[in-house]
Order: sequence, then structure tokens, then C-alpha cells
Amino acid sequence: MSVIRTEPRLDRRTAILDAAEEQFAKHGYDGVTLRAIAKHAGVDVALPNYYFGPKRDLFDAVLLRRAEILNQARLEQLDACLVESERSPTVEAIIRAYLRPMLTGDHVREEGWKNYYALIAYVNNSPEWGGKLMTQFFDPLIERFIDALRLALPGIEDRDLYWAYHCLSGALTLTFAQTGRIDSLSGGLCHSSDLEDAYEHMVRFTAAGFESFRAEASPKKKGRP
Amino acid sequence: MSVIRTEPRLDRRTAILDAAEEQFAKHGYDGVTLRAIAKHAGVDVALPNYYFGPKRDLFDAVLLRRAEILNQARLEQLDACLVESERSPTVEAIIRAYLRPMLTGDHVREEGWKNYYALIAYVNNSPEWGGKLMTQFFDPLIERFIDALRLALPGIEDRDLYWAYHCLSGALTLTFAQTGRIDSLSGGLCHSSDLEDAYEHMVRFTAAGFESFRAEASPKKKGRP
DNA sequence: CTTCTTTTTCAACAATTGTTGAAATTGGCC
DNA sequence: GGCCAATTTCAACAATTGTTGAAAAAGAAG
Repeated sequence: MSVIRTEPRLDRRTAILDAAEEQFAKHGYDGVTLRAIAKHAGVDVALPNYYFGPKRDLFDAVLLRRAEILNQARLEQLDACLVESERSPTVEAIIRAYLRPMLTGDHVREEGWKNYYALIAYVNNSPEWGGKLMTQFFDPLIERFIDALRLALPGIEDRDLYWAYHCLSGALTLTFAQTGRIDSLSGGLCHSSDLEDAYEHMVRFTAAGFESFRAEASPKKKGRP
Repeated sequence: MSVIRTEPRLDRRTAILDAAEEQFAKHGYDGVTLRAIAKHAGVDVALPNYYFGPKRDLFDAVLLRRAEILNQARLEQLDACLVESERSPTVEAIIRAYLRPMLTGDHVREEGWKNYYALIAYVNNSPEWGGKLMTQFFDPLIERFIDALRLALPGIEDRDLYWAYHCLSGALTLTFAQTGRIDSLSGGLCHSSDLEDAYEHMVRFTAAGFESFRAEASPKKKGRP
């Protein structure tokens, strides 16, 4: 038989992960049944359990699969940015390194990555898991970015820095969610699916936001005793 | 009988709405059962259905209850801002009018409003309902704020304006979600529950973000033919 | 009290949930 | 072929889901 055949084990595994990724991203953890996942993956209901154990473990497996890939891609961007600038990066360059892997390039065109990012948006915004899961999967990397931003904004207060990152994270999260709201609000002028457009605008908006906390540029509202 | 007694009809209704608000905010639509809502409200399982019909209608009722109150409070703030400035408001003043009713004052201290805002965060970030529900309940008001911002940023391109609002909305949404992530990320330096602190930082960050799109301040990256 | 409407309770419904154990099938290796 | 392990299917499980109709209780009005 000359039919192309990858290992069936991997085929089913990734089919389940793909289907789970898409369904979880679209309907949330509780809005998805194992039967729906199995149907979309084209496998039996019992198979997800065989490979991943209980439903919750499947959810974690979906999150974990791309987390490492993503973290490494972003780390490379950050390192390149630091090297290029001889450890004197601009805020904008750091933000671009932070956003670029997700909002430009190949990831934008792959449905799998889009679903993954929508899932990240769901998790990051969830009071139930947002704090714990995001910390678990992404915080070590975020610390690196925060350090770089501190380098680019000498003298900035840490509280300002973390709140600024919070704003950046929120804008990115809403972008990932792909709700189509900006489409209707803007009367079709903007599209939430146009991630490259979102990228350029977010860079500009958030870079200015960070810069507004630059030490010398903040004469008022300083130091509560 | 000198016992204080409000109408039982209203008592149960609001008890159900309160419980539903809290549960939906914490666990999402699908993560909540009518039995859990009924138990928290201290009523029978069949009562939510008697008052509000099917589960989905109860969800809409929860959303609608405070939407009108909130919209009017924000509208008042916006009008006051426009009057004070004689229709020449600053960006910062508009953003303060936009955020103040939700992040300062009485609402911050009332658990009900906190739950409601967390629910709004859930809805706004949901691919399933984000586009439709937010548009339905809040867009008419948002248009007013957009108009005011256009007034404060003469010559700004509409696409820039909508994307900037998108960033503001995202930051606010994540603030509402109350995930506690900034707490752990900042090592306890910031608290997602400190909404007044979030307010001041968001005003500063997003005002600078909007300003960055000011027409005369954008020499580069203009006009794709 | 009686009568009528509104509200509340109770029990049950059909459908669906995640999970599992046993049977059936497949694949690799001798 | 036969043998063993990994994989897949199937049927069923107990528990839970939203919803409902009838009965019971409470209130209002005469």
C-alpha cells in the first residue's frame, strides 16, 4: 500500500488535541462535552480518556502543547532585541518582540494557533483559572520581558510597570478573543480578524502607555508617604 | 406584626438575580447550574424558571438589570465633562468619565456591582456572545464616547480611534476579571482588587495611548494607497 | 369564612454528562 | 501461522442537567 500513513497513535492524539483546542476556545471548558470533542476529532468517546485521562487533564494538555513553543519563540525575539540594542532596547522594540510571534507571521495564518490564542484569552480572563494557569505556564517568561522594560524605562516604579503590563495584557487578550465587536462598533472599518492591523495599533498605543510612566516625565502624583 | 417586610415577590426575584450574577461571573454560563443558583438564593429549583423562563433568559435578565443604571451614570459623567470643558474636553477627562463610575465610588464597595463587572468581563471576552451582547447593551453609549474622543483628537483617523478604544476596552475587561494575576506577577506589589489603583494607572496609560494617534504627532506610517 | 389568583414546593421527566470495564481489533515480533 | 501488548470500540454506569405539571401554600378581595 502506497498510502501515506503517519503513526496512527500520533494521528489520533493530535486530532483530539486539535478538536479540544478549537472547542474549548469557542465555548469554554464547561461549554464543551467530551462527545463533541470526539466527534470533531472523528474518534470514539472513550479515546480522549484513554490518552489524556479525565477531561481536566485534556484541557491542561491542550494548554501545554503550544506553550513551550510559544515561550521559546518569544524568548528568541526578546534576546535578539536585547542583543541588537546592546542592552539598551526601546520600549517599542520590546513590545514588538512580545507581540510579534503571536500577531504576525505564520501563526496568524494557522487555524490551530488562532484557536490556541483564543483559548489563552479565555483562560487569562477567567476568574477561576486566570491567576493560576497563566502564572504556571507563562510567568517565568513575562518576568524576562518586565526586566527588559525596566531596562528601557530607568527609574520607573515597579507598581507602575506592573499596571502598565496589565493594560498591555488586557488589550492583547481582547484581541485574541476574536469577538468581532470592533467590526460592528466601527461599522466595518476595523476587523478583529486582522491581526496585523491590531499588531501595529497595539504597539503604538501600548508603547505610549508605558512611556507615560517614564520617571522624568511624571511630575505629578508621586509617592504616597 | 412590626416585622419589616418588603414584598416577597421582589425579595425572591432579586435574590435569584444576585445569586445568578455571582455564579455566572465566577464560573461562566455553562459552569453554573440552576440548582446552584437556587441554593445560593435560598429558593426552590423551579423558581428561577417561574420568574425568568429558561436559563438563557435569566442570564439576559442579569445583564440587563444593571446595564441601564450603568449607562446612565456614564452618560451623566460624559455630559458633565463636555459641559465643563465647553465641548473641548481633554482625552484624559473623557477617559475618566468613562472609567469613573465603574472603578471609583460606591460601585467599588458593593459586591453586587463587582460581580456584575466580572460578568461583563466574561461576556466581552467570549467569542460566543462578546460581539452580539456587548453591542446590544452598550454600543449606543460607546458611540457617544467615541464621538467625544474624536472631538478631543481632531484629525484622528477613525481606524486608529477604534483600535485605541479596543485597547482601552481590553485593559478594562481584564481589570474586571479579577483574576489575581497581577498580584502574583508583581510579588504582592499590586492587587487586582484595588480598583482605585487600577483606575489611576489605566487613565494614565490609555490617555497616552490615545494621544499617540494624534494627527500631527504621527509623521510615519501613513496612508496605504 | 369563601373564592380566586399568585406564588412556592415537590417529584419526576427525558436527555446528557464524564467515566469505565470488558470485549474486539489492530500491530509488531517470533 | 501464533503470541502479546497496544489500541479502539461498545455498551453501560451513576450522577447531573434544564424543565415541567400538578399539588400545596400563601395572599388578596368579597
